[in-house]
Amino acid sequence: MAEKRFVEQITPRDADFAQWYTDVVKKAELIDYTSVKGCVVLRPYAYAIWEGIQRILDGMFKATGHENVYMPLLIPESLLNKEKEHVEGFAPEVAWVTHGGSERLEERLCIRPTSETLFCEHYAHVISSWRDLPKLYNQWCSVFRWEKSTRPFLRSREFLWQEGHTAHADEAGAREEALRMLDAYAELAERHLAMPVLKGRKTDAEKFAGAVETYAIEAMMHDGQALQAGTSHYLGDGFARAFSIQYSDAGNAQRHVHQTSWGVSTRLIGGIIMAHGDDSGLRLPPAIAPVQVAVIPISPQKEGVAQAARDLADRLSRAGLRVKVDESDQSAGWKFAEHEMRGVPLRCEVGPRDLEKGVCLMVRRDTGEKAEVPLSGVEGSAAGLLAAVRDGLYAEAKERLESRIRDAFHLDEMKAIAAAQPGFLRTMWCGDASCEEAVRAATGMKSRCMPFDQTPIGGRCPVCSGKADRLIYWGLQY
RNA sequence: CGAGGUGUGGCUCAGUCCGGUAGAGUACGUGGUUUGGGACCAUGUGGCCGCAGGUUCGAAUCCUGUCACCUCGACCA
Repeated sequence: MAEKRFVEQITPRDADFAQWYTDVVKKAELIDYTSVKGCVVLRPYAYAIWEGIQRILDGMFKATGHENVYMPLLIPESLLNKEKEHVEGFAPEVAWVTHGGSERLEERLCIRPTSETLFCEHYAHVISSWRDLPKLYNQWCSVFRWEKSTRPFLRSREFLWQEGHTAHADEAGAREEALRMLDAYAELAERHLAMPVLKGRKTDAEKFAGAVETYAIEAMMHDGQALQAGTSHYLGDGFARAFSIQYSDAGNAQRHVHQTSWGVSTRLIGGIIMAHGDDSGLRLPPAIAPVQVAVIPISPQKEGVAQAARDLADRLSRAGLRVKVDESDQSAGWKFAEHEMRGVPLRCEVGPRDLEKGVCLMVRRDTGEKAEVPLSGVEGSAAGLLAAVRDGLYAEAKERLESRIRDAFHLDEMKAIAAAQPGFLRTMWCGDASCEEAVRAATGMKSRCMPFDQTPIGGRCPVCSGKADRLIYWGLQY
């Protein structure tokens, strides 16, 4: 394995994780701050990563029969107020439009914090028969929440996301949909983003405002803190009753629909940074890397080198890879560091020595491993190495996730472990909200999820010592 | 939102205590030599000192407010 170097402008990750994160976000040219708190510029490189995520997810949505739509930005207060739990959950963080020009509005309008109410109003208009169901809609948009403390990608006031909203004839159909989309998110995270996740159900305290069930995927960052990377909700028929979304079934009886909603946001980019990044900067999973292979001509002024690099890049492009030839007049070493900082998964060096031998030098971003590969089969070699980078990133993250899951049986033990090294704590739980709150008060950890794999570890509730029939994960969260 | 810290060319910072011509490194432009892990020589450009008020003959420096970022808490995707 090659010697690891770190970029001096980046704070070492283990010295100060928060500062390291900020350094990477800025040096890799992902964002720029603006004069409005919590509103950042997504620069071309960050937006390209988001486009990569969109491309994958949108394909999954279309493959499962979903259609894209667009809802308005503004929601009248009366509409937001229709579902009681929902409005109570979001009211503290909505921004209001109160004036049109200089005139005060009769009714103030909120900037969408999420669009359940808009979808519901529309569904009430367009659903009348069982033949209209299911309705499987998604929208790509931004939403706005007046957050108090903000961090790029992890918690901003305005952020980009997708929100799926579906209406089904019955509970079974809706519940199945909520779990199907959770699985889609898990596949995105694990396979494409190389980010292993825990899948499970949220407690009542952590549920989405207005949901019957909230499911989530939870990822583990490099500092041991948890990141909720995606959520999917079974909404029951509560919204349908509040908004009168009814249809006639095959026997001509009036029924309310059952609904779901689900979303992932640009927070995923924060997750990618914190799950995979190292002291040299980003390490991007190949599936969403804007540039998968950086081709670097060595001694480009020497006969044939520059042209060979261009030809090589052409061949890789034609093979379907995203390739960039760096023909800038920087030194080779500078280019190496630059592309490492930006997380390019594979570097391809082409110099006079290589050309004599009919090879090029491939260097993996995840391990730094170098391999000479023959130019004749370079397309296959590059594709294979990219797959290896994805697998390498995944294995590393998986190992960390698993090593950071610890079992505990008493509150004191939870406190001690949480203070020593953050991670996921796995315990049994009686199901009582007061015990959940006691854990938070004592350790700072919130419940993350009750995993679908409920193989019990035994014991009683770590707080009240009562009978505990379920397994639950706890963790510090972003 | 509470406590603490930091804002000075694009970036990292010195100068602030004790008011008196805005500095360094790096980056950037130009010419040249270089290029297998952040090259070198020469010569240039670039600063409303975060922003807004105030004190003063005079403010980067003192006072007030405000905004942004960092840390620790409280609240949340």
